Amino acid sequence: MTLGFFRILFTMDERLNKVTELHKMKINPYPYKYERTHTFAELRESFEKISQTAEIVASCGRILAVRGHGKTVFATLADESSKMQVYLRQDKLGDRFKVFELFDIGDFIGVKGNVFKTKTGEITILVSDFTILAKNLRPLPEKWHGLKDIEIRYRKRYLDLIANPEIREIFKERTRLVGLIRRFFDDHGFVEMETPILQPIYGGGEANPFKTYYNALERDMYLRIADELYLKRLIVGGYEKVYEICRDFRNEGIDRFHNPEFSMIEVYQAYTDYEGIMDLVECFMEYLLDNLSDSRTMVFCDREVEFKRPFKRIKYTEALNEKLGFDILSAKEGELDQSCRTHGIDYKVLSTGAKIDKLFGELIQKHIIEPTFVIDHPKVISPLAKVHRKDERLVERFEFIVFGTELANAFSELNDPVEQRKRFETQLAQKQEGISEIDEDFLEALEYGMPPCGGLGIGIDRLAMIMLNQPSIRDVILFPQLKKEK
RNA sequence: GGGUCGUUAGCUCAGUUGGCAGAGCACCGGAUUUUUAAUCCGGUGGCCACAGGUUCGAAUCCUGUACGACCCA
Repeated sequence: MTLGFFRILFTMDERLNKVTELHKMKINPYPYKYERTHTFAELRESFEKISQTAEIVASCGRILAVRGHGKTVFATLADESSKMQVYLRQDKLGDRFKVFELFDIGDFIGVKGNVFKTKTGEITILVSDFTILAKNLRPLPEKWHGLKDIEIRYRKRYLDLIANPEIREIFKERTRLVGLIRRFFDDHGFVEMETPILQPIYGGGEANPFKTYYNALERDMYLRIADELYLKRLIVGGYEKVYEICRDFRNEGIDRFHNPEFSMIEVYQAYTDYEGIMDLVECFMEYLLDNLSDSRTMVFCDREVEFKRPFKRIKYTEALNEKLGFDILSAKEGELDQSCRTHGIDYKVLSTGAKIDKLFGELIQKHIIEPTFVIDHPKVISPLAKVHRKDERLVERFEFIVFGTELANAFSELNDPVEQRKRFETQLAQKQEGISEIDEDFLEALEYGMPPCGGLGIGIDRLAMIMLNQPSIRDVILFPQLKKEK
């Protein structure tokens, strides 16, 4: 980092000198606003009309390239919408022409002039007036190869966005996706709610929390790992269809599929069960594909799948039993340990449930490519789900899996407060992740009565990864967490 | 946590068997009135990620550390 320091200082020195020159000429290098008549995209769209009426346009953007020819200059500008060539002539601008020498690649400028086509056919602004809008002091990444260093791209995302405009599109697509998600649930009669991010007791998932301290209340607080327990309180309160698009925080490792802060949508609907939620997820996926894609197929990491209702359903325990050759529900601890050993899973620190889920991930989930509902999980790994109506060792739960990745998780929600207390106690006794103390207020809410309810959680970052065909979660999160530099 | 790979100029990258540190773009100076990766002439810029070691001599070989990527856990 210190290597190029003096080089940068030299460039900055040159440019700071230009700032001084501008000040001497009574030109503010950082003025307050610019009245734009057209974006560059608008100029392209309405070129015929504008060039016929000889209208003077005012546009602005960042200088990306400068091609000087003595008494003329061509420059390429970029705004958010597009690029545009501008053409400056000394015979048109007179003394002001030399002011452009104080401008550099990376500066924001405003230009006024007529729009015309050069002899090579490029739409160009013939500049009659120009002004600095913000002076750049540091050299931009290289114009042709862009910025490739993935570490700089993540650490200094603004440079990535400047140098690689296609990256800007990915994040706009992500925003469009989130908008569609919101619209889908709004259109289906759900109400968007906001529940606490800072929680005195965390819960609703299996994860370690980030802990903080609230001075005024003199107590520890946690950043939420899920908002399940709060949205269920709203169902108790009488809402029947609610959702929240939420940022959750899990104090765990970072990899291709995990960022410690991530986005979820959680959805709760009264008077339905997990079958009803499966229907909802099928509709939801079709809606997204119909609005984001040309077909109901999806390509991710060179594999293509088709989304066709009804999605495939496989039973969690049946699939796992078949692979393992024994019944996990009646298996002895030793059998599970042996299987973990066989498949390279470090089982020593894991609870029974965690062992089962690791085995499932390794033997089943990662091989599921087609859109699939894995249903009816063991009770031991699902403390918030209702017991299966036909088998008390199971719960009514599904995970929606595509390309080996869990996109959604849903239950017939447990609403029996006595049963829920037992599950929490078991969870605590087994020292499972996701609970440090029993949330008495939540249990009290259930004691007032929560109607039958289906609940759903969808990982928005992973959904974005898959829908936008990006190989890493960092490619759909603007500022992913990285270790400290140095 | 383990394994593999990477880190050389602001950016993108070369660097042969261990023998003076290179190119393109950017930057600086000059020329240039339709260029568009403009062109032409000249120039500045590097503690080769960091710390040790081997060697007459290390960007290059060895060990460790940091950061990153991928794979595994």
